[in-house]
Amino acid sequence: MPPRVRIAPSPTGDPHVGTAYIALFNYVFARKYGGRFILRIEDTDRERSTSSSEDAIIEALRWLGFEWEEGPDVGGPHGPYRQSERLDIYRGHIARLMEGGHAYRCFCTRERLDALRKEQLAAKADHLGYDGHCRGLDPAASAERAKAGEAHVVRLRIPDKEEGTTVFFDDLRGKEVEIANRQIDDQVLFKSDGFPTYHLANVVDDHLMGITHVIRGEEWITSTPKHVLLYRAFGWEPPRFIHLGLLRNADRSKLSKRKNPVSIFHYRDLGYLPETLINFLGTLGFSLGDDRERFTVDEMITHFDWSRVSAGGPVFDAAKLDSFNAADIRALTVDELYLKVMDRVLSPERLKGLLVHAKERIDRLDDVIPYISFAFGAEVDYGPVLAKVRLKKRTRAEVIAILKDYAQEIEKDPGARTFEPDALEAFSRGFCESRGWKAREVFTLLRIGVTGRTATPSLFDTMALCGKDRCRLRLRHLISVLEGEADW
RNA sequence: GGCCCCAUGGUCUAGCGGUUAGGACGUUGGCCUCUCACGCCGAAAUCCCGGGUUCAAUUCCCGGUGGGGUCACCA
Repeated sequence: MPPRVRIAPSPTGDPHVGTAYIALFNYVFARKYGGRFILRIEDTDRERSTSSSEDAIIEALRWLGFEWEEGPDVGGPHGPYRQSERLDIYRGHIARLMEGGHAYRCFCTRERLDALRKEQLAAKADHLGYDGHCRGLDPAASAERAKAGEAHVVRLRIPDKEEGTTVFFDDLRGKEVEIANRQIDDQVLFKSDGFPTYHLANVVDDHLMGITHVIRGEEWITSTPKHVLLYRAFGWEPPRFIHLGLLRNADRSKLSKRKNPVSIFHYRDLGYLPETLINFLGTLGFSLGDDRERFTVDEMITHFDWSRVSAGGPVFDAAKLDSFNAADIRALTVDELYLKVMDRVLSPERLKGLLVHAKERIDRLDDVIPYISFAFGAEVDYGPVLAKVRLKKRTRAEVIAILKDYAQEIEKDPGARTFEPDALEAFSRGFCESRGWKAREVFTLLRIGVTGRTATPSLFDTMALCGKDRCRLRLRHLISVLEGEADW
């Protein structure tokens, strides 16, 4: 039976390189054995999921060259492929679980849960988790309360808590992973907002979509027993499980936005070649078995085997990616390079967007290039303008703090996230006000940080022109430069 | 902290009982050269520790240590 695998990203932000990494191994595995590669959008978090993020994921994955046989955009026989459109399915399944006694309603309030957690923390409890308060509720009575409109969630009833143990086989590690049932929480399967949690939706969908191999990040390994128990409760055969090592920061923690550019768009917009990025990702954890490390996806497919994949989490070494990319650019003919540059860097849309601002400020046509140059390239040189960030009434520490604060907040504000000039301005003015800084002060810092210049088009046009990822990169660079400076 | 996973130079990896432990990035010395880059030649740097098993362990087993993940009405 040919495998069916899926990549199931959550549309809650910029498309992540970790998603690309997991997608790559799923994709290669599917192709190797003539299987199907499926895209499923896991948008059960109503708070954070956005359709723009879903669009971005699809755009990013396509840019990298992935093609899926089934997905929200291409359809397929097991749709819908967007979990928010499968609510009825989950409702039916949760009812089935409750009927079988495998799940129960829980009416505990947030307050009680918070208090419980605090208590467990204070008592230095070995295992934090739900205490089973509602476990013994009479099903009929609980149904009544639910009917009366009382807020509740539905939890999985982990069987045999005292003695039981749940085991699954991990194909990458080539061994069984065993976890005591007492370590497993009575997970919430259905939230009080009427949406399923990951655990329920994921298991139900994987089964209904005929997924044969679940290839995902290692962060899921400890919750796999929950999933196994769910399959069992439904009377289903679980798929095979493969947990890939997590991509790491240089300090070996899980790859994070704070410490690394993680958006796929960052790599696209700064001009990494998609096949190069893929090749680089492929070398993290996989090898052809010889000295070659420059290979295509097709070569990866022909040599692929789980025994060729390592289970440790690799550090994402941007310097090595750079060397790969530089070598691949060198290998291009001038004509090929020209086409890529015109397509990506100097596309008519992008160029015109810049010319709108340049035309008011240049004396000669030839000046256009130096004028718009702020919108290109990675980091900028702050040498000539560094003195300008020495704000009269602020210490260096304050300047660093406000820049970090801004860089962080821009990720959270729904308006700012879009990186549209108007939304950015609204956000930025609000930011200044709430922090008690003059807009003038902050805007100066941002202008310098983003462009290395003191004179640019309107700050928010400038930022939009540079793009979110470039702004983020340069702001972070400025911060690190300042951190290395003496105080003023 | 409990549980789980992982462990070859700084980083990514090859190795699958006997090798001068191979390659790549990075670092570094030199050559090439008007500069830089490329290219070429060279160097430093690794089997986490301790027990076993074995004639022989980087390799197999156990323990320790270290790193990571996870303990949400987020995925």
